[in-house]
Amino acid sequence: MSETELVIERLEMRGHRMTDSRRRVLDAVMAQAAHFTVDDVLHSTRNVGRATVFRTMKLLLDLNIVCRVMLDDGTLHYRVSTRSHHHHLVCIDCGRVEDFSQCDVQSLTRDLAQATGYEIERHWLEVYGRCHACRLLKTETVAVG
Amino acid sequence: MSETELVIERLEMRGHRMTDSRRRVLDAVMAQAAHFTVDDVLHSTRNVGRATVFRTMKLLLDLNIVCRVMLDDGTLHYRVSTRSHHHHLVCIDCGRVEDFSQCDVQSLTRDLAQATGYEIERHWLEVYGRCHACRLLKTETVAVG
DNA sequence: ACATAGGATGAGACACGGTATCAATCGGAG
DNA sequence: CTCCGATTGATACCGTGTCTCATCCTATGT
Repeated sequence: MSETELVIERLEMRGHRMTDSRRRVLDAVMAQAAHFTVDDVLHSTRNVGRATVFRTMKLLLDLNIVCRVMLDDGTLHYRVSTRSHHHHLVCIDCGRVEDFSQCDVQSLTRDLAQATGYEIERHWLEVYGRCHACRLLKTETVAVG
Repeated sequence: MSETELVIERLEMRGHRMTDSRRRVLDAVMAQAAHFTVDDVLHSTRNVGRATVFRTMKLLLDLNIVCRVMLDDGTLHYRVSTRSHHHHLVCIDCGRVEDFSQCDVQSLTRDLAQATGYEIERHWLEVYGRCHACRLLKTETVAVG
């Protein structure tokens, strides 16, 4: 059973209907290499309306089949992801994204709750840096130039 | 010397000119109570173009005189802030925002760097919860209803 | 197999936050 | 006071996303 079919099952369990357009969007999303925009999906689907692509992306977000990554420049991109709670480590040079879920924010939130009287529900963390490959490239350039 | 004048000094030190429009935007920003949108500033300034307000906000962001808060609904708001590196604790009921800078993300980023080979530059963390007042309100409502 | 209810679609208008353009204007250094 | 370059405001434009609405299609019950 393909990834797409698994997703279709989950959608059906939620009472959503399976249509040609939805299937096409799903296929396009699953075929995306790294992170992508709705526009990328639009360009790789034929005969699917813009609104439908947006609607389907929203569904996929709700089902945690897809998540949003905030890139260095502040733009939001999408990304296929199965894990529910996780964060992103984004390379500010090549745009590559790693997921990670070990977040010691737990202790931080505990302290925060105590200090502020807030009941903490969730958090959103994005980390920016330079991946190994880009670091190598950079030092090379510096050495040569 | 007022807050606004201090900001003006910082702008001048950076080589920016002081114009009537800028002063009006600055005054409006400094007069904002909590977090606000560019539209809020627009409505509380007279005879200042939309583009100029956006341009000035960008300047203030660069100077860390203002920061951006992502609210629960995903919209970005602005907020006057003097501290440079800090995070936000946002109440999902009343929208109130607390700043905090104790972030033990340091140890997390160290671990991450080691595990992934990334050179980590910065991070962005927003925490969501319910403030003390809103928690009280909620339990009251539950008790009564 | 067929009818049917209501979910889903697509085209296009709209909303919203922000940027680009460009002629006109203004600030401030000399 | 002059002059250059920074700044302005009007406006067009862009990207991302939502709303509307007539039409279509899916799944379900018979």
